[in-house]
Amino acid sequence: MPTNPVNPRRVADAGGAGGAGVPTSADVARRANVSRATASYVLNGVTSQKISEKTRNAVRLAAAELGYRPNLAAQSLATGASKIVLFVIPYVHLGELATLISSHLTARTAEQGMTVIVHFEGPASRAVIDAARDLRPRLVLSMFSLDDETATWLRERDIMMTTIFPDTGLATAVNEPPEWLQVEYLVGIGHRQIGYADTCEPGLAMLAQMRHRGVVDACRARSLPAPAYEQFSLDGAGAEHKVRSWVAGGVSAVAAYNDEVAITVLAGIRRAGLRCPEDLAVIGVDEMAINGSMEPPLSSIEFDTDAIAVHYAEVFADILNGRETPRREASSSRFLRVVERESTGMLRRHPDSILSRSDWFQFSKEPH
Amino acid sequence: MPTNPVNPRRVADAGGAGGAGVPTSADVARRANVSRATASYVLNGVTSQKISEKTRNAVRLAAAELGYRPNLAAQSLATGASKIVLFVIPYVHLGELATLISSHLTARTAEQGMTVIVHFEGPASRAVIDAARDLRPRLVLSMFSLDDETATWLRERDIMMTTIFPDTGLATAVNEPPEWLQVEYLVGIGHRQIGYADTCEPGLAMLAQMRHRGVVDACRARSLPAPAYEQFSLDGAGAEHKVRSWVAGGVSAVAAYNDEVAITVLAGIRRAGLRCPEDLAVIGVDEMAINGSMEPPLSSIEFDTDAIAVHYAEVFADILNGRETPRREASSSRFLRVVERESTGMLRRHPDSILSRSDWFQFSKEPH
DNA sequence: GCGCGTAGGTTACGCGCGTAAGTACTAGGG
DNA sequence: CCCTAGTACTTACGCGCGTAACCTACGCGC
Repeated sequence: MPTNPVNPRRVADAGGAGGAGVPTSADVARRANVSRATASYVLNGVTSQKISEKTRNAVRLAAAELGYRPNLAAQSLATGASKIVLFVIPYVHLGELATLISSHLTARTAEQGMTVIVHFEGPASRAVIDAARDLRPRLVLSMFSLDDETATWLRERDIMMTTIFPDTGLATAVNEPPEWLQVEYLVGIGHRQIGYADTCEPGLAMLAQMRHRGVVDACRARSLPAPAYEQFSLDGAGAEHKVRSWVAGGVSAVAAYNDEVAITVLAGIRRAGLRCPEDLAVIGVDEMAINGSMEPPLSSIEFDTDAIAVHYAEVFADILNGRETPRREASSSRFLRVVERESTGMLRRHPDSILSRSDWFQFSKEPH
Repeated sequence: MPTNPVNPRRVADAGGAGGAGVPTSADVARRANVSRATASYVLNGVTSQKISEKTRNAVRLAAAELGYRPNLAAQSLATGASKIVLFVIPYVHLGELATLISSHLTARTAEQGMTVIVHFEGPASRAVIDAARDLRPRLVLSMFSLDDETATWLRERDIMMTTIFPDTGLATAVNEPPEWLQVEYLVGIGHRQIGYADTCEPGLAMLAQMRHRGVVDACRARSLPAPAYEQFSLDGAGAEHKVRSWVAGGVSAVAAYNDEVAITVLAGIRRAGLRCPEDLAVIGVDEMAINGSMEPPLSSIEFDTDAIAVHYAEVFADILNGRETPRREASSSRFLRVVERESTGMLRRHPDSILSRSDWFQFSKEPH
């Protein structure tokens, strides 16, 4: 074994019965009595190269016995594009959504042989290009659409892009968005005049606009009057007044951008001396853990982050295997769920409403 | 220029006035009219190799003009250990803390030439070893102490470890922990009998125990009676009863594990027909955005995540430069801040209390 | 007996980089 | 004039891997 004078990485391992460093494909090849090339072909499942089933098994066995894993850096260097998925998370207040998706995605893509690397954008810098240059991902997954410069840069280098909440088109997972489910649910329990409580965090403007548009569309689809619109700041300033004017205008239920905004609305209702849900029902999005401790307990839309992760893991696998990502059509029924609590009453139900379509959401007063 | 038949990475760039692919150190060397080795020595600031200042400048200029960045994979491959820091985030409910630290850390370490890669542990698997094997980080940063198997594996491979909330020792940033500040603050505004409201999420058990111990120690240090202890589940079950028994036992203020637990306590107070802060004051940890919308608005301890990131970026830089991480002593005064709201009254103050030490925290009814 | 396709491999090369070892050129002492 | 001792570079090699291109036996038709 020719030792490398420059890079004495392979630990001496004197006495250690453990691992003798990290095994390489050369180790696998040696153990299987084949050349490194053969081992490489087998390990990558290359079919253009003829290799007997016997040899293939020998290599696979050796790899398993050694616990071989390809060196990502070397792979990346050799092919020019690794098995890395770069997950870009913007510097905005997204609650636990991004975190949960990341966790599940890491676990699920590991099964597919891909590696997810999460890149958090900083408060000022949006160094996605730098990260992509460092890591050579095969694909970049982002929460929102990337800016033009980044998108162009990635496209020029044949790095694919996917977006969880695209600002256009329907080609991704969450294409029947949560606000739509909010409206359907509120209509289902008898509401006709709906308000939309928006966030006023600047970083969320794009997503918030989409949600608002979604509420407008959903109301139109149900032939309801257009939703009343208000922005709420999370410190609660002005909430009381906005709530009061809504109720005065006949609004009976509010779909909020997320649970935090919904909680602000609840505070406004309390301070206005009104009652929830009798005077104004409220439903949020995100299903925060404390929703059950609100006054009254807050209804919400929950994301099934593991199902989302599974979905994207499949998409990644398609890409990895060269299948041109067959637009696995994914209805959000798999990803969303209504969690019903007192803030929306749990009262009168229309039998012909969406509520009877049990495939769209399960009910549960207590999540889990 | 010898083209690579295997790996036609270098885009043809026909017509594009842009970048001609990603520049390599060879491009830099060519442009500076030196060999690649010379360029490499200059770019890495190697001093053992004599190179004239003139040449050094030429190389640096060329690198700047081309916007050169070393290929992380190649660097990792050549040296056996990259400039990567692996930040491990466990699958537990940590609020936004981990996310915020990650964002700032990404930005701050970029300034130091290191790359932070965030690894989210899955719900079942704790694949830190796999991630480390893939990425060959020079250092692993974790929220909590790593399990023995992982720690051993990393140690064997000379990968350093640092922990944000260590379960032992004081050698890291947040060594004067938030619970201590909670107690000092509550004592400062006149409380003597303190309760500790713990979480009951299993994944947080270790951190929660540390916090509890911290509260006990802080009370002892102030010669107060030992804190009363209760666990709260976030759905609010049983909160009312626990709060009542506290008040009956003379407890006048509660330090909660975090804001979510604190909110549960607030709900319990309301449902018990008691008043906050008159009957029971409450302070949390984390400074969630909605704290201002609680009933009453919730006091909290806020982490300065950017300061934490700056701290660790410095530690990383020390490691990168071979300085044996000189245990930069870091008092948490730099990392924590009390946010005071109605849930702790903002009433009577002892002039000799911690409150007068303005370097420890700033007051603000409204954050930002 | 010879060409020839094919199954089942192996050898050779480069990805971009760090770095040990070698080389050329200059200054200075004998 | 030669022999060191620097100085300022360059050449050569390998990290682990993917893969094109090249070998070698073997069966088969002519």
